[in-house]
Amino acid sequence: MSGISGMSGLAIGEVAKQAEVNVETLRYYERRGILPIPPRSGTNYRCYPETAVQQVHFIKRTQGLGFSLNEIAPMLFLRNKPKTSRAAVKARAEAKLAAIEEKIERLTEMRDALAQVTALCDGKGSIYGCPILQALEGE
Amino acid sequence: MSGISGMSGLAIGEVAKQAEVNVETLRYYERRGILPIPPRSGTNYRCYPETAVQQVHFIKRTQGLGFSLNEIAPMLFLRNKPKTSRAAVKARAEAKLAAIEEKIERLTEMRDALAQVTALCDGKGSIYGCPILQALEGE
DNA sequence: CTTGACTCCGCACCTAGGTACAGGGTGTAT
DNA sequence: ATACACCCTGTACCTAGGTGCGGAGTCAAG
Repeated sequence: MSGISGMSGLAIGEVAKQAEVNVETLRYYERRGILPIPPRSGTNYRCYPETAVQQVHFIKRTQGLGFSLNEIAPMLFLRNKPKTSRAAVKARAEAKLAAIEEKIERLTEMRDALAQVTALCDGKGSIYGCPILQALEGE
Repeated sequence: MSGISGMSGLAIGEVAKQAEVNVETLRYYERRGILPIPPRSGTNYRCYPETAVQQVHFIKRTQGLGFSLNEIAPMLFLRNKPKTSRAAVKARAEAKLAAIEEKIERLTEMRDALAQVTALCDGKGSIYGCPILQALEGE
């Protein structure tokens, strides 16, 4: 059985399996306040509602879009506050989008600088006078 | 005075100031094997050669190109091995270049996915039925 | 009734790159 | 001679996102 004796709901292992995460990860999310605290059985087992699996999927997918757990926590919280507007959600998404674009830009700069340095060297000869190392050493 | 009593060379604070890093960072680099171990004065003070400042600059600049300290250590080591070829240096730089490009690509994918999700929402109305959240919840 | 799988809690550990003390010794200027 | 800045060591702490372990309790099947 996947349930918990004398109680409806999913055991932590079951949630972990369905959501494809480690059991420890679920407990970690709970500590971090990312997952709502589930009720407990008479023997103190966590008793998750079916929706928990969806929530973990939400977290993982949102993480996959570059959000940190600290950013995800308030988004989950938002979901349960009926007064929240869609504009608030959209604003967060757009802010993150901008952050990702900035990250891309910084990496692109890095790439260009590194490509420039790499192009200096024909790959022949000893390390003395290697133009790559000289470029890294110089001002 | 910036020197160390009765000995030539720079004190750690002087190196830190010139290289614009924290004193602790220099000791940390030493522990990590990133900086060569400097000789000590009679009173056990580290006595850096002038080149130390250049080396820290090298580290910082290389870090700025996306290399981790673990990647930088062997590059510094390489510099002192005359038999090393420029090809070896160039190969490392090119491998890193490829890694950076892959990172950019992954971020670009993330950006596109997030942009797509964000575009679903006109930012009007309550959070119920918010298309962004739905997209994150759904399969 | 025992065995094996599952759960609980708390704490330690991991990578990466440092930062911050505490408690001592040293160097120099006044 | 005394104050103040600097140096030493060792250890703990920080962010981020977890993983792993030990000892104890629980559950279901045989």
